Amino acid sequence: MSGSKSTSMTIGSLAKAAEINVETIRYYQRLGLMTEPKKPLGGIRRYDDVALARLRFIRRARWLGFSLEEIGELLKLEDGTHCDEAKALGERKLGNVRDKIRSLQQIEGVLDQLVEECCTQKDSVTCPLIASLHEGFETVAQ
Amino acid sequence: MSGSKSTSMTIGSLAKAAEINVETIRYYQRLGLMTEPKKPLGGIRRYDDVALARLRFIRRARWLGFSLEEIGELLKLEDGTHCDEAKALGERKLGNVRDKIRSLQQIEGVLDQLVEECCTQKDSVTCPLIASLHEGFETVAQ
DNA sequence: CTTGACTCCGTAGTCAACTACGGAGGTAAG
DNA sequence: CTTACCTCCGTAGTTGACTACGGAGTCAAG
Ligand SMILES: [Zn+2]
Ligand SMILES: [Zn+2]
Ligand SMILES: [Zn+2]
Ligand SMILES: [Zn+2]
Repeated sequence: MSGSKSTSMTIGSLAKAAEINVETIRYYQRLGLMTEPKKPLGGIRRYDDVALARLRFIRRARWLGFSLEEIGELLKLEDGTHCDEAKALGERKLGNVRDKIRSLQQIEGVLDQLVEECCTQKDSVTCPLIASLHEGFETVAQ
Repeated sequence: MSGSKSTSMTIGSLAKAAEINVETIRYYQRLGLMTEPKKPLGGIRRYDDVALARLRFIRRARWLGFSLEEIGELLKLEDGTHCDEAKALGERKLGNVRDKIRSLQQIEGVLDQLVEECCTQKDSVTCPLIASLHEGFETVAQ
């Protein structure tokens, strides 16, 4: 994982190195997230590990839940002179993520209880899980 | 939160009550997530608060990241005819939810650290948040 | 050289989840 | 009754993030 990739890759090997589809790279180029290296007349474009780093950056940011548009903003902040703006973006995302976690934990509690209660009364006509689904979610979903 | 909504709404007032677009309700009906009440000959359909509860559930579950298909499965638990299947489904969903929570908590940790580190070195040329987006992906996302 | 894999490029398709449109008919306030 | 707004219904458009296709050109092994 430490060997440096050749500093001159075709789009294909770049894609493989970044574990991203070739078409996706071209798509990012169209969006302006990646720059297209100049093409030698009647030749093939070559990519270096700066391009690879950028792709990995995008991949990681996507994983963190940033949209491609937001990633574009982040990449514009790369010069490091807009620390406050970068921080604001990060904080906004962090807020989103925490909201989602809280909600999921609520649901987890309800589902857990439902599964626990299910099939405890073998003879009853109605499944307790299903029965409590009706009120159970009511109490959770505001 | 205890006053009962009128038990007879038009699709428009239902939409307003659920804070969902009318077209979206009709879309859910097409997908089978909502049933269309019978239409009195040459009249207009009426909806009750069961429909409203269902819409609110869908809305919340959507916000939590469940797909409409998954929501369909959750809602099918309501038929109450297959206790074992209900339990299995509940357990599967619970697993999904826990996976999502774990994943989001990982993201939370990374984002939190990034935001924390950001702007700590006022003089440094590069913002640590941006810098760390450049590495470390593999260490967190397997 | 030839062959086969790869690149280039533009356009078009996919997928989920909506969202909009348009025209005919229903409904209720004044 | 009129008028404005609503419902109905089918179809079509949008968004975000890809993914595929097709035909011409390029490169590298044999
Ligand atoms: Zn600035
Ligand atoms: Zn049960
Ligand atoms: Zn069965
Ligand atoms: Zn910073």
